[in-house]
Amino acid sequence: MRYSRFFLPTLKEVPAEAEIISHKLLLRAGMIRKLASGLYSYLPLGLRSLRKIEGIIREEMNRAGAQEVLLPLVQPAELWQESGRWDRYGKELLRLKDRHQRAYGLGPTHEEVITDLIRGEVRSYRDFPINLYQIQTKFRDEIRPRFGLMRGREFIMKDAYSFDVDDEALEETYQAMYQAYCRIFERCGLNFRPVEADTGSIGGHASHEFMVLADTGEDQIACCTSCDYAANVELAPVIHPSDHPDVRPSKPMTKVNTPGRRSVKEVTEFLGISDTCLVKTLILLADGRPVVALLKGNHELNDVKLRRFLGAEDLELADSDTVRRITGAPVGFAGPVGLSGGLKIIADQDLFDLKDFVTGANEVDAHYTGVNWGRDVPRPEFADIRVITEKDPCPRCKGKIELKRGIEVGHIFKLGTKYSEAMGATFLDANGRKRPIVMGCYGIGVGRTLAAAIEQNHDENGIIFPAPIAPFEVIISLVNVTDTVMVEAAEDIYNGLMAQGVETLLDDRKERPGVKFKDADLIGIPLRITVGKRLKETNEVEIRDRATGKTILVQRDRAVKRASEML
RNA sequence: CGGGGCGUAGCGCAGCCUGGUAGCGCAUCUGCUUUGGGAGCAGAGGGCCGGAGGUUCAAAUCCUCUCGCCCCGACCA
Repeated sequence: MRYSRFFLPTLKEVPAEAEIISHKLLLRAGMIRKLASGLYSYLPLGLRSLRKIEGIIREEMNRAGAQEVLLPLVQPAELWQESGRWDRYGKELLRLKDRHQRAYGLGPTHEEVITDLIRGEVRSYRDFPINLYQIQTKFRDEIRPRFGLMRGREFIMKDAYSFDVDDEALEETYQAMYQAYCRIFERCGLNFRPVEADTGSIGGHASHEFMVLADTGEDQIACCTSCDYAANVELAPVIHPSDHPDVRPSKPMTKVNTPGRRSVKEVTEFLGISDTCLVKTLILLADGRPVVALLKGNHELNDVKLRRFLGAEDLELADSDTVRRITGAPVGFAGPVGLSGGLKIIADQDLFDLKDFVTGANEVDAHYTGVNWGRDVPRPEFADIRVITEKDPCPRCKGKIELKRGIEVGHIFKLGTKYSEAMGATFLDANGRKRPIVMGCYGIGVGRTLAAAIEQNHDENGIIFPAPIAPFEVIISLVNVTDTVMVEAAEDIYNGLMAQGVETLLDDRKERPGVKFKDADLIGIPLRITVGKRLKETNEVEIRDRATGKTILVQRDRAVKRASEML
């Protein structure tokens, strides 16, 4: 490709809308442009990279025994009503009506469609396993799209769905996909980690996320430094020490005046106590019903754990009116003492051994000190409902836990029979008995993978593409387009590389060398061949490695060979 | 949806408080010079100051409403 004819609008300045590095560089490198919030156009350079990633995904999916299909984006509401998700999926599902007033959803995911397809075609246990995937534009009406390709509303996703006869067979498929995912992200040049994960609204009973490690990641993961345990913090269990300290009360319960002190920090500083002696009281709504969660002042509520414990679909912090109605006090002074008996109260397990603690008094500007279970407050239900910290031991080996941030580029689930049962997708087993198909599903965010790769591979000059996903493998910087000797040499090398199947961009623009070098660095092509003054002096050209900056000089005739070897 | 911020030339911004000729840098176009890390000089073009309403002799500037975008929270690839 000749740069002079290639649609590649690079930006010298950073667009104000971009916050994180991948978003800035995707815009500056002329790979994407925004149409509206969460909606992006892929320009030729960006699309080339996306196609590379898709190519890797296709190879690995096919190798793992999956077959490519392409399913409709527009999906009839009836299918979603069958699975029950028409009501439960929420506003991320964009709903629309056709001219006959029939309701549809714009596919955010395709469990319903694929299950419908399979139930119509498959009858016998002999037909399994089946594993189908597609690479397609999804639409999710995200509450808050952000960070460019990281969280768009319209985005390209690879989604695969597997169908097996039983859990054992699913386990085998699941492992094959797990391995395929590892290979895909390795081949994309990513530093990633598979972690145990929550199943969220997709449902099912086991799941792993593939996290690209990056400070800008939206997820937090807990990794053990000793064993290979790694999990999304949403899931990571906290091990409660099993020793039994003295929990007999040593202080009387006393009401103290705490004018205007609402937050943990304000109250503990005012009373001169540690935040580990304070019990904070959160009022939440679980599927609309109020519940109370109690935690140590230094701990954070893990809403996924609490939601699971309660078996609730939906969990949110209560609004201030609800808090006032339940506690009789404004936000900041809630406590378990004297709350009405009917209210569900769950305390974090770490509070089990706590004595003589401090809590809100359910009245303005007042807290209790010396509060004790049994004597002052009925013992509530205890459960692990907090977020793991780096002070907690590894739940598997008791080793040290490190918290890291990650970008979720892939997510695999064992769905089990959730969809097949709801939608009547069954087969006849060897004994002629009707059984529900056992399913799995497996997603990769293609655009997000590209963004994640840039988050991990860049410097102050721009992107440093891992070669397998680079939009071009080589860029030839022709320093002076008016010098016929240089032009001829550059053309020769260009034709030579193209003949070898090396994807090459020939920078034949009438620009000064500095501009060409800056653009070459910005768009991150792994190898740059500079055809310039050395050609005139010693008949040499330079080959420069974008990642290391290392430059070698080679004779003009050997440039094609050397460059091919270096890729 | 709640909280915060921003809409002025293709991009980055100033001007707004204190109303009175719409400005700067980059980019674009023309000419000359330059040609190994985002050139120099000279000239040119480009704006319903997000939109609607209001106040005023006069609005980018003040007021009201609205739309869009970005950031923080709940969602997820």
